[in-house]
Amino acid sequence: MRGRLEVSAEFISGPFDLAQTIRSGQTALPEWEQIDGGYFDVEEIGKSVVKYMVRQIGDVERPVLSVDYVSDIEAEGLRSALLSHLSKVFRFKDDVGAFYDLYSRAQSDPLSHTISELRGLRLMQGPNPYESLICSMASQNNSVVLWNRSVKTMRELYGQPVALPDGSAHHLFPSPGTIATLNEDELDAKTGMGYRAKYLIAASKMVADGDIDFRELDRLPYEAAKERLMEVPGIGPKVADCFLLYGLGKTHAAPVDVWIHRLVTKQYFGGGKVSKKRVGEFLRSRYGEWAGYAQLYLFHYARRKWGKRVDT
DNA sequence: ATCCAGGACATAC
DNA sequence: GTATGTCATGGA
Repeated sequence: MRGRLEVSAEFISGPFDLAQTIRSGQTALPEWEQIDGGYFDVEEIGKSVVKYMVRQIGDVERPVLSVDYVSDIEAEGLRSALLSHLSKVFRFKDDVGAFYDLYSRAQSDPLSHTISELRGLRLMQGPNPYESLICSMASQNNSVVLWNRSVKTMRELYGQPVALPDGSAHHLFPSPGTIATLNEDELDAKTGMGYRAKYLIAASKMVADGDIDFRELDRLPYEAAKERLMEVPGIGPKVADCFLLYGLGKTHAAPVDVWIHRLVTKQYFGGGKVSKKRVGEFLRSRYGEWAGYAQLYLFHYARRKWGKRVDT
């Protein structure tokens, strides 16, 4: 089954920059593959496996997305299911314009400088919470390039293979039960996960056994969900926040990594000593429901200004 | 070769 | 509560 659908500007709240968004290294899922001007992903949507290729044909201010898709089976209602899938993954309903209105005008707010440079950058939400958890854990003390590669290798080695009608072959993300049975040394040797391999296996066991329940975490308030996540070996405050933000879409979460810590210390606290914990609390209280967006913008601004580019 | 990468953990104080 | 060393791997 093949088709094309167009997501009109009316359906997307505020500016949208597809390329910048997909290539921004958010820890919900590895970066999508790029083919001639578009990006594609393969996911289980309902009962079918769907490969969908997304292109931006409108500009950043009036975004229009063109989506070509192929699915393995003829499924009723696939178009609407795909549309709601895209709406979740790209967070079409986030009123980014309102975020800009709130923080782009006051020059005194460091956020204003980031918005003019990163306009159209948006949060994504991973379609598969387990995958998002693995990605967040794999990113600790690792580079974007390396954790992306390791997770993709993990998918290709251990994920269920699927063949699409367009002749292409792909792998779904592996199940928790599959990863739970792996040997640490093997997982490390084959994916380069390093010491994180044992954490990934232990967490996968917890997911498979129901000791980590994504639906329950989603229901819990932010603080309680974060505390529970941090009981899992290998999950500290930063990874927990990454998962809550990019995996569950809790936009109050503001992951504090080395870049955010540096930038906030410098721009908001005049260079004085501030703990990472306080930086997180500061961002949440200052930006509230926009804390996740503030973090995303500050992070990319900091890396462009002081560090390596992630968009080259 | 040494340092770093979207940190977590144990241990020390 | 904060400070320090350690943890695998690959890239610069």
